[in-house]
Amino acid sequence: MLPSKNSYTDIKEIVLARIRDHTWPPGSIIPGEIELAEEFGCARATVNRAMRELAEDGILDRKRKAGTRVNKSPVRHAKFAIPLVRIEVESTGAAYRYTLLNKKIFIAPAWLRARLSLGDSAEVLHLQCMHFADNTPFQFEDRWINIDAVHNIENADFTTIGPNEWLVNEMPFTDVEIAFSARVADKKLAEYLSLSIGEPVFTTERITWLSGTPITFARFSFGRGYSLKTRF
Amino acid sequence: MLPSKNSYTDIKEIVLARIRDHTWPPGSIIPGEIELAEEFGCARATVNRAMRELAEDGILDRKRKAGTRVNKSPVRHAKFAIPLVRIEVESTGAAYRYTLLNKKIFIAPAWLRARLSLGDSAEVLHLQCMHFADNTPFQFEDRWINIDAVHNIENADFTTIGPNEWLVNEMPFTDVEIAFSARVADKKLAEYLSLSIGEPVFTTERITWLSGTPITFARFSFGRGYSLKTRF
DNA sequence: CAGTGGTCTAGACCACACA
DNA sequence: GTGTGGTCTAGACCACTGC
Repeated sequence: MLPSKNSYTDIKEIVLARIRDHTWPPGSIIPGEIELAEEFGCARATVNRAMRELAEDGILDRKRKAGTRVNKSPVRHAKFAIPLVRIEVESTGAAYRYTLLNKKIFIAPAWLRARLSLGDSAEVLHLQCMHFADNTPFQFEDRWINIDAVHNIENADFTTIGPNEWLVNEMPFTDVEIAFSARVADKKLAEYLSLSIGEPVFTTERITWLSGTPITFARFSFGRGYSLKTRF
Repeated sequence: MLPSKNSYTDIKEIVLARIRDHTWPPGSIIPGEIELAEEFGCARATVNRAMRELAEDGILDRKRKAGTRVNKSPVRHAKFAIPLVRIEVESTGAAYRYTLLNKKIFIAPAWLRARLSLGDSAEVLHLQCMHFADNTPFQFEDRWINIDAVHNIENADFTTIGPNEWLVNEMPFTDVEIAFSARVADKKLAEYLSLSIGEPVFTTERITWLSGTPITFARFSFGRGYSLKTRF
């Protein structure tokens, strides 16, 4: 039994070290919680927390009855903070400014109905707006909101507060899908973001649901040179 | 005391509901763990786990002595899986193929020294390689490895196994910085990825350290139409 | 069915940060 | 100092799942 290695962080370190030095090679099964608790001289709950967190990080794969294995494909998980645009801009020290460009109710186009699994006659509120940092274009927001799912939407005017910020405060959600990609600036986008046509644009798309009901689809196009960073 | 709401997931749901209906508005302090444990009729450890996970998700902000507050800026954290390219390609059902294009040792150029905090005469191994999915270009990898930090690097030949995969298996690391952006395809990149010059390219850059020592800088440029997705 | 991880409890001590 | 969250323990029961 190892002495005085009883914190869950210590156990994580030991386990990681054993994986790195191939004591427990990728794909291999590692001892059960009771056995490890005895070896480390701690309670099973402590081992459990260490192993659970390593599993969350994608290092281990745990299954009841089958035991705990070292993950073969070392999938790392990167965590990105997705803040409000306003917060993001203000955190750089720049002044934030918001402008509503368009606001209109439509019957959802086919591509959107497909994306959100909407019915044929579903109505959506389409919004386009700009977010500026010190008066330089920071982000263009293209948003569709499923009107049936957000019933007091008619009372929101979106002239002073962006749809993202409004929705975050008014509308709960349970599921989010995010996609990152690189797209080309078309004529409109180039105009809005002060780019040349054909320039690359970092784009994120987001769909949110409330327990199965689609709420909104949004595409965010960022100005020149934007990059999304994280560290862990 | 609420009856039969004693699992940590139940508690998370209740807390989220109270935040959504503004029982506990953003920025407000919420009751301590002992009080909540009494209210929910469960142990403090159970409340603790619920609150800890909500704090990890960025919903709550916890401080010893100061208590637990509802986070003002609703920063959501998106978790992205960063798998090996090979796994990523194979998971789509395509056949994976790898090619080494260049391999040469240099004195680190100034921009790289700045990025990795290297000394003036630091040597780096520069590698360029391609990853294919069913013989269509999937990813171009441009990598610099700090030779001093990876001492058995001379024995690796990288003709059959990519540097990413080799490093993951041989070299532990403690810190990673990842950045996503959209870049323009220059002549070489267009050639490698079968693109036109000027096309947008989804790019990720990664720097890894082992307890303060820089290991490697890598830039990954993805083929047309690639997008990184996550759901939570 | 049986073994493994998943969770909960009641109690305890500790560490940090605010007064 | 003192109150809050952070962690650990010893024990218990449950739930999933592979055999």
